[in-house]
Amino acid sequence: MSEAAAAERPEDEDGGGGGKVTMETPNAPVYCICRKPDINCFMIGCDSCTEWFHGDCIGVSEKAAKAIRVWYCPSCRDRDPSLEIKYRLKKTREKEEKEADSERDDKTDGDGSSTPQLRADRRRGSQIKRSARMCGECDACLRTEDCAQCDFCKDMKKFGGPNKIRQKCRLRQCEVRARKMLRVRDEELSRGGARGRGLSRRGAGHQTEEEEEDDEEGFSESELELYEQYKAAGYRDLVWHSEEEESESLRKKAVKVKHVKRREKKPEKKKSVSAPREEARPRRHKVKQRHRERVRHSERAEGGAKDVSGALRQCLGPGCVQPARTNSKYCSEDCGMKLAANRIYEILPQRIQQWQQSPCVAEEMGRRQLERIRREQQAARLRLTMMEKRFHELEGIISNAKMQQVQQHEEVTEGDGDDTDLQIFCVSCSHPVNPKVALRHMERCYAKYESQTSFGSMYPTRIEGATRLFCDVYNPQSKTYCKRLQVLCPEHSRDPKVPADEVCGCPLVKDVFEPTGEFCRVSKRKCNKHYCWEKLRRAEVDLERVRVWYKLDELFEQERNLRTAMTNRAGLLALMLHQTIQHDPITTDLRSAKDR
DNA sequence: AATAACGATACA
DNA sequence: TGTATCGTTATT
Repeated sequence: MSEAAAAERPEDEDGGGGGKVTMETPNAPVYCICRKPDINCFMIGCDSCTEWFHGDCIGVSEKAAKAIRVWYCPSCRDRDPSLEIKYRLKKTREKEEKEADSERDDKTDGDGSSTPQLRADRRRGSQIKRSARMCGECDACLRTEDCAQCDFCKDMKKFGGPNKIRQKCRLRQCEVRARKMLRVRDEELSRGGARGRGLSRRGAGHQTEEEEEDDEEGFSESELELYEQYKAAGYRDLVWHSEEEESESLRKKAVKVKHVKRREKKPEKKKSVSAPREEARPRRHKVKQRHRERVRHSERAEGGAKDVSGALRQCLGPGCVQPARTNSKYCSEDCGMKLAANRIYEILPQRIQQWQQSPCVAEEMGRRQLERIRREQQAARLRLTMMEKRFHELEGIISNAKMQQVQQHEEVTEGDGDDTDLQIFCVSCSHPVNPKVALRHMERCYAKYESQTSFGSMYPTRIEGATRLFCDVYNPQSKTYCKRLQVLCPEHSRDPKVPADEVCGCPLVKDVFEPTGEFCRVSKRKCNKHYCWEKLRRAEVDLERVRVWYKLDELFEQERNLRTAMTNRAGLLALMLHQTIQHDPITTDLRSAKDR
């Protein structure tokens, strides 16, 4: 029997069976004893003449019809009294009859003889029903198979979709009653070889059934083929590929979970219609959903081996049929590793190929940087050796100078020449001092203040092959090592006491820079002109040495970073995580011409 | 207005 | 209990 569902279409209130003169679809076929079109009310079909009847016209309510298995219209029964209306048996019957009774009471349609009836539409296959959205007669309604290609099909679970749209296959959307937007879309027709004629015309505007000349086949050849393939192979093989297998199954699961969740919510919702939860709903719909999705995801990822329905989850290892361990997607470490390995085997070659398709700009830049760093390192090393040489030279000069003899007269003549009325102020203590002793004073004054502060680091200096650079005296209180130049640290090294007979020994120069080969031969204690000259000259050299070491250190770090970057580039992890996309260089290179 | 999403429900 | 697909609502 083909039972016709009731159709209280919201947009047409006229649900009554009789007296419905309808303006819609003027060319629509007419049915029933009333010879009026189908107006979306409940209809029932005769299993003999196959004609359709309005439930109201022949006094069969929709609910009552449920109990009927075979139904014949009054005229057929008149013609052939042997035709007998048959009812369903079993438990449903009782219930349904009760319902039918109550409905009869409601409708004051007391005629119990016109029991509900149904019919099988033999011409068309008995499954085709009429409903609010199905005329039951058009090609689309007659179609029983999904095309597997339209967006609605792709949304379906059986085609691996997320089941979000939940609409009938576009090719099965009734050409008359389904909402237009759900029917086949024009663009899709012109694409992919789907037949364009009837459908694109249909899209053009208002349609009547007349307009739908029967077009032999709703599917294109390719569609049919695909569908056959799908049926033969089992859609799994057709749609899924090994790499997607996992995500695919997860997607399926997601749907499952969703259903369960909904079901959980249902009773609660029914009980408290105006629960406060409901009020916050509108605007945040999407956000909430996203959130839920995330939660779902994490449930899947971290949750136990059972899915929400309580079933054991299958291990995702390749070919493995064991249940997964709790808190894992796999039954064993081995399966996880196998899947991971498979993934690598599958993805990596492709990524490598992608990678090799274009030259690596970063690599090129890195190489250039590295060259630059090498050059600078070389220069720094050269400078360092030079400074070491200077260092030794200086030590040589100093020891040489020590051997000079003190010359009494020079000391006297020099010391007397200065006038005494001139005064300068100490830079540290700002006391006025005699220029003769100013240098000595300022040096000592500075040392006094300087030694009051510490200048340390947590770590001792470790420079191989370098002598006498940093003071490096450990301060147990602050647990630091002094980082002043050793020769300049008044805090930790006192100027040695000068013996009475020591000569100044400062190399004398002409025009500031030109060494004369002569040495100052004044007694060291009394020479005000070259006070602490060794210290200052040593400091000069040492400071430069330190600078070069710093420079080398910096360059070394740069090199290390660069090398790390270069080694990691296009490594396994990087290739698995990222991919190189070849953009059109003309349209996508946003750098200005000069930057290129 | 079209589209996407989804609760809801009939039915298997 | 799951599937198909409807009508409604949110979003674009």
